[in-house]
Amino acid sequence: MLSEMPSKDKSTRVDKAYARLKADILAGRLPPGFQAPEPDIAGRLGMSRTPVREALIRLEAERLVDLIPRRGAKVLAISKKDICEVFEILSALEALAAGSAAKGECSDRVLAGIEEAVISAEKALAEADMESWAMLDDRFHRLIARSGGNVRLDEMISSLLNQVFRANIVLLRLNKGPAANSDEHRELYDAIRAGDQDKAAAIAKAHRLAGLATMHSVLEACGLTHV
Amino acid sequence: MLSEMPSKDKSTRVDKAYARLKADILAGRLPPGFQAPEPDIAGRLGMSRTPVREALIRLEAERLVDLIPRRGAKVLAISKKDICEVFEILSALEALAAGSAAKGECSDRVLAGIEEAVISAEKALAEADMESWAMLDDRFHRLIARSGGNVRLDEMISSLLNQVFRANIVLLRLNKGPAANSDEHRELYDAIRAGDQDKAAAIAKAHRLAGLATMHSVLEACGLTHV
DNA sequence: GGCGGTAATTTATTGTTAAAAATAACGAGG
DNA sequence: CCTCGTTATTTTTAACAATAAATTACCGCC
Repeated sequence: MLSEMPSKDKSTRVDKAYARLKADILAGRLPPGFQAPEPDIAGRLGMSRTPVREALIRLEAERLVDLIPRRGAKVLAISKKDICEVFEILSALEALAAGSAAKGECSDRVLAGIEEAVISAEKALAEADMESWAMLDDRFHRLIARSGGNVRLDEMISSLLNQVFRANIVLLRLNKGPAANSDEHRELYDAIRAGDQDKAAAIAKAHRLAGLATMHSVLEACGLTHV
Repeated sequence: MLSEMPSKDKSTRVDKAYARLKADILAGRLPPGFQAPEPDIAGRLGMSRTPVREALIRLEAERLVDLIPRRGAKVLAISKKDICEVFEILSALEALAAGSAAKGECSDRVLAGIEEAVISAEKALAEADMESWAMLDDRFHRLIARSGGNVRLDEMISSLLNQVFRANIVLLRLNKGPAANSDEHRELYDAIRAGDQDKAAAIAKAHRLAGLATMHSVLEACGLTHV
C-alpha cells in the first residue's frame, strides 16, 4: 500500500495545497522570509481560501510557516537556536529509533533499503555529486526512523528533519566537503544489522551531535545567524 | 507574561473551541470513543462549523481525536501499543530535558516551583488524596520539561503527556497505590539542583520506564487493551 | 410467492466557496 | 500627541457542491 503518492491523485484540495506548499518551502522556491496574505496564496494555487488556510495550519504545526495575524503567512527561517534545539532532540530520538531498529531485527526488505541508501550515498560522494548525496543522506535518516517500528517516533523525527532540511542544503553549499561523515552511516547500518542496540544508539547519537558541531562551526565561520 | 489564561479571555473562537474540546477530552467529559459530526459539535459549542473544524484539525495533529470522513470526529482511545510508543519516546525526551535542566542550572524560581510540586505531591500522597497527587505528578513532569529551556522539547513532551493523561488517571483508579514512585521525583529534583546532568537524565529515563512497566502490568492484570 | 442481491435514490456529512462581520494597522486631522 | 475614520486582512457565517453511506425498490432466481 503506497501511503503518499506525489501529487495529482484524487485527493482533496487541502492535501494538494499542503503538498504543494510544503514541497515549495522545502525546495526553497518559497524562501524563508517569504510572506503573503492568505488570498494571494489561494489565488496562486487556484483555489479558495479555506483549504489553503487548513493547509497553512498544518504547516504551522510543523513549524514551517508562521501565521501572524494581519501580516499574512510567513515562511520561517531556521535560527541557530532552532538548529541547536532540533539537533538536540534528534540526537535523542534517532538514538532511540536506531536502538529499536537494532533490537527489533527489522525485515530484510528495509535493511536492504538502508544498505542501498548507504551505498548510493558513498557512490555519490565518490563522484562529488553533492546534490544527490544530500538527498541520500536525508533518505538514510528517514529510513532509520521508520525502521524502529514506532510510528509516532517516525513522524516526530520526520517532522524535525523537514525543519532542518534547508539548513542541511545550505551547509552543503557553504562547506566544501560532505556535511556529515559517511562512514558513520555505514557503521550505524552495520550495528543495526548486527542487532547491537546500544552501539546503534550510541552511533546515531554521536552522528547527530557531530552534525550539530559541524553546522555550528560553519555557520559561525560565515557569520550566519539563520538560514 | 501569562501565556495561557484559562478560557473567557478575548480570544478567537477557534481558540475557545480548541481549549474547550481539549479540556473536555482530557477531563473525560468527552470519553474515548465519543463520536459526533461537525455540525453537532458546532451547535453544542454555539458557533459555526469552520472554527470547530480548525480546532479539530489541531486536536487531530495532537492525536487526541480522529477525523474520519463521513463518520464524524472521534475521541481517540489509548491502546496498549500507544502507551508503549509514547512512554518509549518520553523516556528519551524527558531524560534529555532533565539533563538540560541539570546542566543549565535553571533559575531559583523554576527550581522552587519544582520543589513545591514535589512537596505538595508528597503531602497529597501522605493524605491519600490521589486525585491531587495525579495532578501534581503531571505538573512535576511538565515543569521538568519546561526547565530544559528547549521550547520544542517542551512542546513535544507536553503533547505526549496529554495523550497519556487519561491513561494515568485510569491507572490510578485501578491501582490502589500511587501510579509512580514519588521518591524518584525527589531524587530527580535533587540531581537537577545538584547540577548532575547524567544522573538527572538516568533517573528521568528510569522513572519513565518504570511507569511503563507499572502501566503494562496493571493493564495486563485487568485485561484492558485500551483506555 | 418469497428471498437475495443489485442498482438507484435518498440522506447525511464533509469539502468548498463567497460574502458579511469583526478587528487591527495605518494615516489624516484636530 | 491623541483621536477618529479608512482600509486591508482575517474571522466567521451561511449556503452550495460533491461524495459516500444507507435505505429502498426492483428484478432475477430459487
